[in-house]
Amino acid sequence: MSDAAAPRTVLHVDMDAFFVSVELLRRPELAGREVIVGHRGGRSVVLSASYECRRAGVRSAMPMTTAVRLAPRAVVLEPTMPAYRHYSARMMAIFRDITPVVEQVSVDEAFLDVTGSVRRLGGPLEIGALIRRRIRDELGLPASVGIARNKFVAKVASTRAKPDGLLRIAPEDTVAFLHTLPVAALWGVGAKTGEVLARAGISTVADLARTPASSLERMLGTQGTHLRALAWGMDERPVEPIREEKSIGAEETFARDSADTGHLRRELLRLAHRVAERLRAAGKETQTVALKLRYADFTTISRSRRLPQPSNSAVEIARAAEGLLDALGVRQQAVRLIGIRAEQLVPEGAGYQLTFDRSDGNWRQAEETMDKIRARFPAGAVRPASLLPPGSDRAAPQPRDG
DNA sequence: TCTGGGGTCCTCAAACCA
DNA sequence: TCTGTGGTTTGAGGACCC
Repeated sequence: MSDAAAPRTVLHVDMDAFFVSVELLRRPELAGREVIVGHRGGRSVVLSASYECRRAGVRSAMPMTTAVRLAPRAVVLEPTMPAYRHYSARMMAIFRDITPVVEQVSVDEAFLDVTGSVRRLGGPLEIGALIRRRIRDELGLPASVGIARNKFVAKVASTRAKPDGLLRIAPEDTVAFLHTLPVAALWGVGAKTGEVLARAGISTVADLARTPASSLERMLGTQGTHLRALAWGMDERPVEPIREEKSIGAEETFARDSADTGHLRRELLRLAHRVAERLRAAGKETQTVALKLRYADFTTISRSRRLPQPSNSAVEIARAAEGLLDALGVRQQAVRLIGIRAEQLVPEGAGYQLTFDRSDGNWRQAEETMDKIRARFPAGAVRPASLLPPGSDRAAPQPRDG
C-alpha cells in the first residue's frame, strides 16, 4: 500500500534529440543545421532528428525516404550506438549522484524520486536546474526536466518543457494543466486507442476525465479505468531502480523480401547467436523461444515453443526457432522481417540443479569460448562455419566503418 | 520508395489438470 | 467411467513506448 499522505517529488529527465546532440559534440560545425541520425537508404527509419529538421515535419520513426523528401538538404549521419551508450552511462551516474532512486526508462531518459534529497539539495526546482546544469557542463548535452508529484505528470511536464527547458507542475495545478492537453498526451493512448476515443467524441484529456468510468470501461476495458485515473493526475507507480529484463530478442528487416528457406535458416542461426551471446552476458537462460515473421504485406505472426530445459546456447535456440519455422509449412508470401526472442528468462543454472548432464554442454563450451575470443578481438572475428559467406573457406572479418 | 529494432504489458482462447 | 466445472498455464497477437 502506498502512503497517500506522503507527498512525493518525481523528476523526469529527457534528453533533447539525444542521438543528434551526441553527434554534434563531434561535428560542432553542424549545429543549427538540419541533421538526421539513421541508416541511409534501404528500409530504415529516422532514429533522431534535430529541431531544425522537425520544423520541416521530420519525426523519429518516420521512413528515411519520407524524411529526405521533406528535408532534402538535411545531413544524414549513421548512428554510433557505443557513443550513445557511453553518454547514457555518464548521465545515469550524474542522476545517481543526486538520488539512489533512479529508474532508467531508455537510453536517454530516466525518472528520479528526489523526495529524500530535497533537504540536502534544495527545492525541486533547484534540483532540476542542478541536473540540467551538470549535464550541460559535464557532457555538453541539452536535457529537459519535468517535475511533479508522480511519474506520469513529470513525464508530461518534461515533454512540454522541450527543448532544453524545465517545467514544474505543482500538485494544486495538476488537473488544470492536464486538462489543457490532447488525449494522446496520456500514456497508453496511441493510434488505435485514439481512434476509439475519437469515435466517442473524446479528443482532450478533459473530455476523457469527464466521461463516466463505466463508459470508458465498456470502450477500453481495464485500460479505460487506468486512463481515467491518469486524466485526473493520479498515478501511484513507484520509481523502480531495479528492473529485471523479461525478454531478449533480435530481429532483422531484409533489404529485399526473401522466400528462400535456406536464407531464412541462416538468418535464424545468426540471430540466435546474437540473442544467446546477450543471454550469457546477462547470466540468463531462456525457457521459451519465440519466432517472429513479417510478410511482404506487413502482416506479422509469432510462434513460440517451450524448451525442454532452459538454455543460452545459440545452437539450441536456433534449433527451436527452425522447428517453429518448419511447423508453419508452406509460406504464401515472401518474408520481410525475421526475428527471435528469448522469453521467460531464468538465472543461469537455475533450471537444472538436479540434472547431471546437459544436452547443450558441448555447444555451450564452444560458444563461451567464442564469447571470450570476441571480447579480445574485433567483431566478426569468430563465427560459425555455417554463417560464412557462400563460397568462402575462411572467415573474412569486415570491420565496420567508423 | 512507405512503415526499424529494442522492448513491456494486456487480452483472449485453447490446453491442461484436478 | 463419464461429464461438467473452474483455475492455471501457455501461446498468439495487438497496442504501445522510445
